[in-house]
Amino acid sequence: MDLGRVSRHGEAEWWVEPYGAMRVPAVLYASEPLMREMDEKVYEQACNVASLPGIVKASYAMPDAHWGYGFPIGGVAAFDEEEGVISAGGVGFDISCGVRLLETPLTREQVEPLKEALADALYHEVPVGMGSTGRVHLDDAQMDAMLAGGARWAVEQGFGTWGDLPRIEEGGCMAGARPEFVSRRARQRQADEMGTLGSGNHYLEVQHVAHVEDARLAEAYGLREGQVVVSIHCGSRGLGHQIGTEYLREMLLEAARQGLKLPERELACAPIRSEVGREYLGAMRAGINCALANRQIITHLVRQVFARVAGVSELGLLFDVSHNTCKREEHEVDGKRRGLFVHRKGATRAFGPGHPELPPGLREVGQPVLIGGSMGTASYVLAGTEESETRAFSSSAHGAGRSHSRHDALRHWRGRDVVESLARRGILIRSPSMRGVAEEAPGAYKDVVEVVDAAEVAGLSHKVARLEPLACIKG
DNA sequence: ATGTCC
Repeated sequence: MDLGRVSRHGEAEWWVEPYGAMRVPAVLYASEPLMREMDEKVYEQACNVASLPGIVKASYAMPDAHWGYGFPIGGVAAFDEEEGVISAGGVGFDISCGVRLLETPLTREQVEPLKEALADALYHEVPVGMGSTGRVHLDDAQMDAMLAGGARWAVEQGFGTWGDLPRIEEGGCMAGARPEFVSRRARQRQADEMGTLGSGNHYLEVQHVAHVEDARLAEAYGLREGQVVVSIHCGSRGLGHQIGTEYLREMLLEAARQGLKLPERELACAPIRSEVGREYLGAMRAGINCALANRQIITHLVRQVFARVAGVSELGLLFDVSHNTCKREEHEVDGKRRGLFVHRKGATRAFGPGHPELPPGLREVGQPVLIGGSMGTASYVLAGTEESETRAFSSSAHGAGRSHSRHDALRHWRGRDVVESLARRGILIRSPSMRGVAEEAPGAYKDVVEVVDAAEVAGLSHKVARLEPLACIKG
């Protein structure tokens, strides 16, 4: 990106003052090297978002931002609940794609001899890859219950424990879901896909805590150096995608009816108070519950594998964050509390200490912010801080962020080579798709350390621990 | 992200 187009407002904060149709500034959080590398498309898309009706304060991009559909991935935008809009492209197609972190009582030394067996068993038990189906099959009534209940429904069905629920955003159940606005086709696509990982950047990874960055917070989170943890990254599979596709079309029609001027059709949106807006909100919330239930079922499968292979089943849930959402939240804007609909697309909510929505045990210290690295590289646990509330409506980065397109990655890397080079470093990869592995080559992503450092310097969240991979099940 | 174009 040409830094001549932005003005610097801090070590890791860059502004585009409103011009043309922009109603508010665009604010990009990144270090100077990340800014130089960042796609010009992020600049354009963040500015486009800034022109949408009812946007409040600014259109934001996180340090891992890259080119997305309409909104950048790594984009945050909040809209006034009376005059604002909601956008399917602003949430993303994989509704509530997210990450959860499970903590085992095992050390790296204990797991090393079991690594192959764990990788094989996880790969066998957790369905992965495009179009994969699982052992859970839902009829229409069960689908309604799942879409309304989320992870709470999954626990009722015997997946995981009641103690998991407070460690999930929304207590594991997104309120206001309206299953009746989820189409027959979306339901059909999901009927056999519960408890499956999917493909693309989704993964299930066995990791160890390589370094504690903040001893007090690590202790509060139950993390210690050498400990083995498990990360689960997946979303709402076919259902979320179908909801996104259908409502995008509806929003194009609605925007035309309302006479909204869109910078491009990918920014299709509808007034939050319109019928289409309310229906999407209900369907999207049902999509959130689908993703929460999905991660809850996979958690159960992971615990079963660990019980069988390693003799331990007490894998506590640190936290579950969603990356692709639009949520009604109250934030202070110019000294006033306002109800806002906050779109986070490839961005993590990062509530600081004292936030009433955090459960006991986390409320005192701030919310865990889980940042998944690329395959074979580090992941990070960070924490929301008091400062986070003053940055992008309490948001942070969500991952390393792509630096090369999938197409580009296929020309640069071969899946088999990637698997072999990681194996030489002791990192096991299990995947049905060598093409997928090539697309996900570590080199196709930004350096997660740079992203996390930028998040810290920008005041988005605070580093707690670095995780390094041992084995990765890749979709 | 996605039954990788109903």
